[in-house]
Amino acid sequence: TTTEVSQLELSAKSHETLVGQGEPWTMLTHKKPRPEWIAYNPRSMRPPPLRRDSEKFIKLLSWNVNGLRALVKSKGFSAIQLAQREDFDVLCLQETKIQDKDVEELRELIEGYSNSFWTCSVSKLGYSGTAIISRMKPISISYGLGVPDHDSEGRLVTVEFDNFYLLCSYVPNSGDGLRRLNYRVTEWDPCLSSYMKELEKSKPVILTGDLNCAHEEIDIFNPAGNKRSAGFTIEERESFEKCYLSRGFVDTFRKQHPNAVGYTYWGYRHGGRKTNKGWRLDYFLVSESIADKAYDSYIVPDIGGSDHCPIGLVLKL
Amino acid sequence: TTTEVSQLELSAKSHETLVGQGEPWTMLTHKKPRPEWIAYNPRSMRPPPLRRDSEKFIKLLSWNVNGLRALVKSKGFSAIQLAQREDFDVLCLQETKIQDKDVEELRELIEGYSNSFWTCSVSKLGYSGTAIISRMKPISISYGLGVPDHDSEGRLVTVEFDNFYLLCSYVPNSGDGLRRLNYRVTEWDPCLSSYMKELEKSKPVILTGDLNCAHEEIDIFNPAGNKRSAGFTIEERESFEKCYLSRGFVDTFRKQHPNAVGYTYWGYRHGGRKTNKGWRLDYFLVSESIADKAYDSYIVPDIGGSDHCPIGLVLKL
DNA sequence: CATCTGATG
DNA sequence: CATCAGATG
Repeated sequence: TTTEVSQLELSAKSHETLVGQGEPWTMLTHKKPRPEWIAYNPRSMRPPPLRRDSEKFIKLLSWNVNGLRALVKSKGFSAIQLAQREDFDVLCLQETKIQDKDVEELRELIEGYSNSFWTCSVSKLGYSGTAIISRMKPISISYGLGVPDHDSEGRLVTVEFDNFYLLCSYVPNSGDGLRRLNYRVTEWDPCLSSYMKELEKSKPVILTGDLNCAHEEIDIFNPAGNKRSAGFTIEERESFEKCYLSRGFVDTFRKQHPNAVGYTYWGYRHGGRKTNKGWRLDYFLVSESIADKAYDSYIVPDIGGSDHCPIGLVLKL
Repeated sequence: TTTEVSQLELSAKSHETLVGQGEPWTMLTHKKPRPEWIAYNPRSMRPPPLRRDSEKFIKLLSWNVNGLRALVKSKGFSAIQLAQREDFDVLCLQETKIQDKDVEELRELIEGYSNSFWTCSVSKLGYSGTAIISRMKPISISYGLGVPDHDSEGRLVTVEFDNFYLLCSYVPNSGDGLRRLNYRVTEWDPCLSSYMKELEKSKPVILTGDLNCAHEEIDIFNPAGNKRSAGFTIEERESFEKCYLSRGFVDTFRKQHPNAVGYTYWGYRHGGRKTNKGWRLDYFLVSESIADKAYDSYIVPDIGGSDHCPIGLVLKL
């Protein structure tokens, strides 16, 4: 697979700087590290791969692509390469930033994944947008929260599979000046949480995506300096706990790696990827009832082309 | 000078396609060529260079740069290389698209040209904008036409030298749907023309810049197809004649080369530069009284980085 | 320091 | 098919 990795790296122009410069995400750069904290290194910290021919499992991938057009056009992104390398069953995308009119030309993004479900912002064009791209045909699909007030920005797609609901969400960013903090913690988080609890009555739920919150100090490079930054305010962190964790949804990465510093986002602004000054903003949150089926919750930090990297979850069924 | 040409070409990324592919501007691609028309080829159709040590002359250059920031930043434009190659005394720029606040950092664009005069659009930021950059200190400088209605878009700089006034102008484009055609032919052209005639009372006048009009059929690749395109409407062509030519200003390039097809603009939209599907939109118009001093009016088609190329005028004094 | 739109050419 | 701005992250 080394060859495939290289191809993927080379095809993502903005990732060029990483090639041949080591693996910055293995550096523990945290500003106030506790002694037990270690850097998350997917090369050494992932369990052995499962085998399609002998084990029943499902592989989910989630990625905030920060603009799917740019990824495909200028960065020569090949979803086929990503599929070959990661061999996922389902790919969840956030911040596609496409419009409804662009969906058709992107629907067949990856050969072999003929089931794709897209939702775009209609209120602000070229903003937000989520998608689920799947090998398997789902039992049902739904878009948004069912609350018109929260459904004009294309922030949620839900598909129902045999054993669980899968939600792909791009949680509203609180924005510069935290102007949308209130909306996010008083409206979006509670509403999504209720929706999940409602679905959970019939089946386990998996929420994935860019939840736009670094939960704890371990989840952000510079906690002290970001106490009033969107994504690390106390309001967002408490909302994250109250709405999701305390209502029985398990952060699979943190459960598997209680002491691992693993980021999924590095701001473009200060070249944070090279120095591993990042945030963990992307998650898989799963119903307690299937938390023990999470065989491997992982981060794929060596894929460029976005300010976020993909995350994965292998469910052993 | 061959080496310098290559350096310049290589430093302008968008020009890469031309390197090593011959010289498309020497192709006579005109859709309805007359038998006497020939392609303008600066390699064979320019008189021998004058020598600074034995002859008194002045060299003017004019270039619509289509965004000076982009030229300098992304395309690695080096004005020093341009100066070394062309050895001009004065450089006139149009469509700088900079703002007043950016002028200071660009003022010293070229070493040795310490006199620079900039005017920017204040009504629409990042739009239009002209500049004159000079070795010699002018006697006086003025900005605009002196008519507030026409002076908010940074379309004119005038400098006074010993023997002439030099005007650098970016004439308003008539726009899609010709929505600004009326303004351009009933307001701008007559007003600029009157201004020139007024100046001419005291000294000969030279107008250069992007005059946004292909005067005759010879000045555009596809005359038939552009009868209602901004820059080749009959209204603009008649206005060009009436306001400038019939009032005694001489198109120096056309005087020197009555039958040469030489373009100064090739739209990005259909890759017109590679196929020499262009327009002649950039001019030196000079008062009749100094028309015989125009030693060489030329086009510099092998300089990239903009949809226009520079033009030059050597005045033998 | 990126993405996007929309205006402009 | 380019430039730019401004919004957004």
